[in-house]
Amino acid sequence: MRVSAPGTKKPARKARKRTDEIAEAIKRTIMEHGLEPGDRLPQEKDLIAQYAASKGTVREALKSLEVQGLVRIRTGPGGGAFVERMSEGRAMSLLGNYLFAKDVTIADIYELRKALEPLVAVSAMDNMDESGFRRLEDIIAVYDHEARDAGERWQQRMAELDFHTVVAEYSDNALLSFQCRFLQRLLKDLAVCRDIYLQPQPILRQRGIAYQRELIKAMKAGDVEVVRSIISEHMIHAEQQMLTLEATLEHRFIDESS
Amino acid sequence: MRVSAPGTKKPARKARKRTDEIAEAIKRTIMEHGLEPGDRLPQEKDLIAQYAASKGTVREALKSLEVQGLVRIRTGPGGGAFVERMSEGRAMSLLGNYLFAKDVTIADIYELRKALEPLVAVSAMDNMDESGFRRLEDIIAVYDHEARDAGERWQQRMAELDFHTVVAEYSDNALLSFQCRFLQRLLKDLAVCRDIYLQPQPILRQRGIAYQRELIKAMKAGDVEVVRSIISEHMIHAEQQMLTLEATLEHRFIDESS
DNA sequence: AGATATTTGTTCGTATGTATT
DNA sequence: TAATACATACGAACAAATATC
Repeated sequence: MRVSAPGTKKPARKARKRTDEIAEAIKRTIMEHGLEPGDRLPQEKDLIAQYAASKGTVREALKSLEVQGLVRIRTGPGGGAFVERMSEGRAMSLLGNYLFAKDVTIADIYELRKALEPLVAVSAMDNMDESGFRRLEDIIAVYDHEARDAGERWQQRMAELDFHTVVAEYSDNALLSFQCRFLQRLLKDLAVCRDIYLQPQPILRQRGIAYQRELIKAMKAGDVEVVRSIISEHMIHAEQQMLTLEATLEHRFIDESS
Repeated sequence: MRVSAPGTKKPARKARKRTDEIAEAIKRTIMEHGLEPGDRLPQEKDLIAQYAASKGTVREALKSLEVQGLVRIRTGPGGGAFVERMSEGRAMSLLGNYLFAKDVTIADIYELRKALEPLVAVSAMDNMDESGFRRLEDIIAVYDHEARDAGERWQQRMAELDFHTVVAEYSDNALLSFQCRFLQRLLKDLAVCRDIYLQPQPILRQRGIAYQRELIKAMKAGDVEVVRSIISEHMIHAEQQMLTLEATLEHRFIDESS
């Protein structure tokens, strides 16, 4: 089952600019011919001939498709435009652009995480294998001990998020998995979170590690309900921590500025 | 609180192509100067001078930013590149491009909807006003009666999704609201869903309408738990319907082809 | 490894289209 | 309506990258 071709709107809206017309046209041919990643598009000079446009115009059209993650352009003999799948990184980056101005709060993110992380963990359970569990253990090892400096402390916070990223990777619900990993990335990128993570305050690592070890055990045992409840509790706990530290930060800021 | 500037990666990665360098540079100036939508960027000729690049190169850079939803370009006197916020439509379209090849199933979508729609309804409750409720009633009116033909049946299915879109609009959790509306859009765009919606089979409208009227009543009463449980049940019911009809479709397909 | 051919990437000059006044 | 200021489009020449021999 596939999402409908993004260019398949019924009333083919007027793209007054030649560049956009050509970009749409190329996109349509990709969709209609069901071209797969790696498949080759006509070369620049052929597109110029085909659409009776100038080099610059065609290049702008290709640039548009490139940014949309639909094609990739290579130089050299045998080069040209090739159909490409948008990378997850680009998808998250573009979505980040959209959310940039939207004032997303920590509470907003955790409202979603509390709902979704239990789901993704459960859906990942069935697909977890030995190497998956090993990856999780390796990540736990990063924050298995007290951090010596701010740099290591930050690394540990990142690793704690990576733990959940790995779990999400094993879900076969692409939508759910993407969403969870995006939320994790948001936590890494949010300016306020950075400040929180850098605070010297100990974040009760032990408790987090305990949750995660229990989680691994429950996943291995295939105990759905336990997995769900562990993650739920873990998320509630993590949110409280973040919000508390955030409040502390604001307090300090007020104290200092007064 | 803001999502970190998307271009704020620490190791400013090498953008070997001049076009990409310039696009990154412009993006950085937008972010660093905290430019707001409507603010003006240097004109083409100034950018050409500033980056010592040709017209074509600068234009490709601007095209890239335009596709990313960061700028908008206007011709004519006083024209040029202006800072812009990515529209929700573009964000969804780009995300759709990413998901295009990912084999998203109806079950995947409803796994998320079952978790998120109750949340978004509850978070929308506080912000609902008279005009909001009126919008909901107007939508219900669209499928208040038996459809006369396939076209109207289709309109009704779309309106049923619109109902939830309006609810989501009233949530102040931008992340949650966007996610719910995206899932609704996905249901509108999925090829399989289109087939399902077009089936002459009655979809038990009455039951759906009953849910939604109860929901409005509960929202007006401010009864969080009731709102939550109504939506939960409604989602479970809707999913079952969709999956049943999907199975029916596949069955018919098998019958016909045998 | 180096030379070469192929294809994209960049530049410049010019002409056309479009919105403002 | 006309003049102006800007983006949009064209075409030819040259530079850079890269696969092939």
